[in-house]
Amino acid sequence: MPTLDRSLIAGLPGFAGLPGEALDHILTPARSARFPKDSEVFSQDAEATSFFLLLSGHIRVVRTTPAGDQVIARYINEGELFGIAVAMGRTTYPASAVAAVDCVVLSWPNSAWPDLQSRVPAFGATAYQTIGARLQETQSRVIEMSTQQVEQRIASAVLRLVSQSGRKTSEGIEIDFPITRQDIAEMTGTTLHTVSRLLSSWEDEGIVKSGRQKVTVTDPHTLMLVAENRRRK
Amino acid sequence: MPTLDRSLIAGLPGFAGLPGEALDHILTPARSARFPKDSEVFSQDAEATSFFLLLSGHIRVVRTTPAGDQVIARYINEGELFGIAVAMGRTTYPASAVAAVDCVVLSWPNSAWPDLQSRVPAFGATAYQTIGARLQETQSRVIEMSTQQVEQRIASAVLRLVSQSGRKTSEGIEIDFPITRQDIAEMTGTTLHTVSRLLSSWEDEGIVKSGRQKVTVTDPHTLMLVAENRRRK
DNA sequence: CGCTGTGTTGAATGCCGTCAACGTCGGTGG
DNA sequence: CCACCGACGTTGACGGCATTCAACACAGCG
Repeated sequence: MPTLDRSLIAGLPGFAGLPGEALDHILTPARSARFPKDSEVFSQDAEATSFFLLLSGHIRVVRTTPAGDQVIARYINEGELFGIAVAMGRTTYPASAVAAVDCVVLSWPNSAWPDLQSRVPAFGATAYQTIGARLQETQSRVIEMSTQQVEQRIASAVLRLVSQSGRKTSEGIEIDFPITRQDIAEMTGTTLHTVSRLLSSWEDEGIVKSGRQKVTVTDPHTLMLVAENRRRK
Repeated sequence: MPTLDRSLIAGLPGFAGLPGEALDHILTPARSARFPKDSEVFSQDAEATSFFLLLSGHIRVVRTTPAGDQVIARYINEGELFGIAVAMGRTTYPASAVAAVDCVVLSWPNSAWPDLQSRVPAFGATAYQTIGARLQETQSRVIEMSTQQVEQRIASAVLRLVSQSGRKTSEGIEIDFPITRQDIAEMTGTTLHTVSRLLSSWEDEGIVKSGRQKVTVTDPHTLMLVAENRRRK
């Protein structure tokens, strides 16, 4: 018997519809752990020993260059796999994972991967689809950076964040974890100064409301026009 | 018996060491085809019906935006899998693949994938590793575009091309397929004008020699310094 | 021999990064 | 409670890099 309950994962997109035994197979080698805000789940270039599933919270995946520049590769949302180096045939983690808020995480030792993959093919399929989807997203980001101006890229990034991690409030849709201007800059390949200027001007136009580590989109439609560069100035 | 000979793939990195029967399993559902220069192997957004292995030639993978901008996602080299949408759980091709020179390609119908994957796990593993490696490369490209200037990005791109597809000549190492300034611009997110200017100035400094659809690196070491922004001006 | 694709180069514009200074919030410790 | 301090945010001024616009050169091909 696994020490964890099926209900932890039974409702997740990748696991819905699996028989109870399969869920138990999956959970038996798993452990759960809590990561307080700003703690590292794993570290760039460290030997990959485990892979993970985010049960609750938000995680920031960050790559640091030899020169010390940081780039945010993505945010992980609840229910997503991450740190699946083993599924890519890698032995080290290509980035660091930092808890953006207090998080609860399931982890499996890499040694459990081959057995899991053969006994529960749906699990492997989920992992590979995750990687495939991330390749797509990353390609899209390259295209954005190649073809769009900073304002459009920032608008797209903010829209992506609210659509993936938005929480409805009385004023609009708010990104439901703390995020700084610097964070947004590291997602879009620009500087915190430019992000600050643009958020300020959007606020003047009534498109967003933003405060300390907080962004709320009040007019998603217009922001979408900004992202597509279709807004009359 | 497959209609194709084992020797076609026996020497490739992903297949070396596989027993002959496995190679036959792999080759039985495969077909080979020739694609003349500038022809499309598959088309962006088309329904994915097959996946491919490049036996000889060079293939350019291109994504086009709704606005009509083109970005070169990557070049495929001999021996690499491509168009493996099926392994990512996709039903359409996310980009187009165009023969940069006359090419010979193996193709499998997607319907052969599940059987192949279970009967020859090493084949599946190769595909997944390919996807993983491309995710890494694409991430690196995002980081380059976020943190480096155009000159460094172009230098990196040229170095990558010569290292992956270089042919030694009396003058240096030449990219062994036709490539235009426009192509390099679409790889690096810049304009053909900027690429032309930089190649000209590098030629003045004796780092490269370039002509019509041709680039030869004569001083890889200095070009590497340029890529790292370590060159004294 | 003209046409199309490719490449080169000059000049001007402008986006956005850089530098700088200041403001504000929230936590911490005396 | 209040003073302090570090993290976060804002805004102005300036300048440089790369795009944009333009014109021309050259090669290959029908």
